[in-house]
Amino acid sequence: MRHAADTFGILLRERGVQVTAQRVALMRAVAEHPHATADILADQVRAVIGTVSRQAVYDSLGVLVDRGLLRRIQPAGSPARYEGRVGDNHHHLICRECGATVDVDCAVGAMPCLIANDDHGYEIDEAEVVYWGRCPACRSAAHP
Amino acid sequence: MRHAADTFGILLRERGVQVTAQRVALMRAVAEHPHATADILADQVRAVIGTVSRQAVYDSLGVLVDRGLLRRIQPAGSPARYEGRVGDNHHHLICRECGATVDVDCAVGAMPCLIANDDHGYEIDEAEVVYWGRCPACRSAAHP
DNA sequence: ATCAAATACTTGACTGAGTCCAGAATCAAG
DNA sequence: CTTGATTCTGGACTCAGTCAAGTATTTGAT
Repeated sequence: MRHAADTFGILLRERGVQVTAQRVALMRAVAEHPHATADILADQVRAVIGTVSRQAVYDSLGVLVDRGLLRRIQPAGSPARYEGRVGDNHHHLICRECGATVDVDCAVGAMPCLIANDDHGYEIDEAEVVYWGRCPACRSAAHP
Repeated sequence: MRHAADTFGILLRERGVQVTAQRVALMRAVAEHPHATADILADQVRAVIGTVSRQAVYDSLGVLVDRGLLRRIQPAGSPARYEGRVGDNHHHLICRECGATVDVDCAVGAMPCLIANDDHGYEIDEAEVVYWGRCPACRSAAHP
């Protein structure tokens, strides 16, 4: 997967983010494990480049999110999760039991995809939608 | 406010929740401070009945949420907040800068008020919507 | 009204997720 | 290859919340 690694390097440079082994490995880890937590990603990165501090992982995730290369989602009752699919304002469908998360396309796509019927004077820039339910696995496990 | 206190007692009993001074005080605190955090509520309760352990606050909030007397909301980057308005699946509008939270009526009203266009086999029971933006105060503070 | 059983509360230690800090290492331009 | 900026490391720390064991309160049956 040499090619993919290069691609990430270019992506980073484009956004003015310094290119380091950790960051490239992180980008790759996110691409391979969408909706993973910082811990899981740290493990993935360690599997590839040996050792990374937790701090470096948080720092890099922070930078990458800031520069719009990653998106952070923070569902209730779960640590933050990260995904590489940015810029299309899609939503998420999360299993109440096991936390399994899948993407759901937004019919609108553009950034506040829903209009509040009373904005209370706020300047709204995003409508975040989370669908809660039970995934197929948990449903069948529930009534055997 | 003797009357309100009685009302809360009756409410609790109706839902099969044991009536204690702490719980009544908690219900009242939530009614008076919608969208408050557990800490703020604990302080409110202490101001009324002297002393409460943090644990009691968390326990009671948990029970009250379970029995449908309160609703817990967990916005990204903030501790959990509680409100007494339950059963109508309204949404929230939160200030990115100061966290100020206001209720927004759900345009549709019914419980999963938005239908995902692909449910991935999930059994969806709720569509949670959070509008993110800047409140009037933070807007005017930003460009003086 | 009383008493036992069920339920709730207190205290204090503990966990998980994330942040802060200061010094060491690494990077990208000149 | 040097330099100044950026990033990484390790360790201490914070914040929000949970666990566990013992004590107190509420409740429902007498």
